Amino acid sequence: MKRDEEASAPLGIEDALAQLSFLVHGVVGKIGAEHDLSVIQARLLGILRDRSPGMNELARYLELDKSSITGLVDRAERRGLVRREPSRSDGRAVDVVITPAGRKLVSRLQAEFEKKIAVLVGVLTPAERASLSRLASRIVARD
Amino acid sequence: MKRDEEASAPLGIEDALAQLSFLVHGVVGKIGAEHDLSVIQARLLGILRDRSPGMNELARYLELDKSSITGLVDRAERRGLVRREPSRSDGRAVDVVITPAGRKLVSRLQAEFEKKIAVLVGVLTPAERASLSRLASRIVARD
DNA sequence: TATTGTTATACTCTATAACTATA
DNA sequence: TATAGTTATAGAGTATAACAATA
Repeated sequence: MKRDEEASAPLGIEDALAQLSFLVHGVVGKIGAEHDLSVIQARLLGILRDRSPGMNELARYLELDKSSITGLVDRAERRGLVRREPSRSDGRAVDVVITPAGRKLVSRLQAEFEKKIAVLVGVLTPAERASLSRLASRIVARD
Repeated sequence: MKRDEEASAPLGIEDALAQLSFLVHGVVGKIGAEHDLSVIQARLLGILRDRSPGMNELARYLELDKSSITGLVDRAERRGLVRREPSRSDGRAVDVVITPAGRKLVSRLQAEFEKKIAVLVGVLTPAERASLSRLASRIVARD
């Protein structure tokens, strides 16, 4: 949450992670914005890349109320990025499916994200990048 | 942006950083929510902890339009967390100053954040935590 | 003229509560 | 009764454009 002392005193791990988190989040936000997508819309597409969940399941993935998902999917659907398909096993439910246009867009976002992250971690040596990758993976794995 | 393969294949550095970023961002969000604060409001207080910037400067820190800052500060001011002070050097400008109540709240948030992050990085050894901290610091330092 | 900040407006995101339809 | 999803409503967060006041 601080912003000075970059080069001076080493950051505590909380500050280091907080700043890194906002930085990466900002990258997602900027890339999304270039395609008129919010972070949450980008995350939605990212999830639908390899899944076709129902609204409720989507709410659990995104940790949002299901009523929020309605609008989220509405707006994505209006743009032709996803579509609702009636579930065949449950008459109440729908499956949310990514469209070809949605898939194309999310691939593009992914590629741009990788490129920007590559620049950011370019200050590290390959060994350091591998190390960072492993450490970060271990932290998220316990979730 | 993926979510499976945690234990299986090692994550690419982009996925590892993306997941870590959302995780940390989520921690800030949850702690904030416990105090009826959004992430952006928490960040605002964090910035004001050691600064009393004008609206424009605040817009640069938060990378938002200045018109968005007006509402942000309005809501924080309504809750007694910050206050506007007319600048003495520039008749058009105001300084945004954190109040004692705001300072108290942000200290609490910081403490809770540190505690939760400590739990998250508890899967690492002290040496690994130091390593992660240094690597993350170097990435954010170049910003 | 340029800059600081606010206002008006419109849209996205979000939660809560009440509802419909199916299980 | 319980679950899947939507609707109505209200409020926060955001940007754009137009504005006021000061530099």
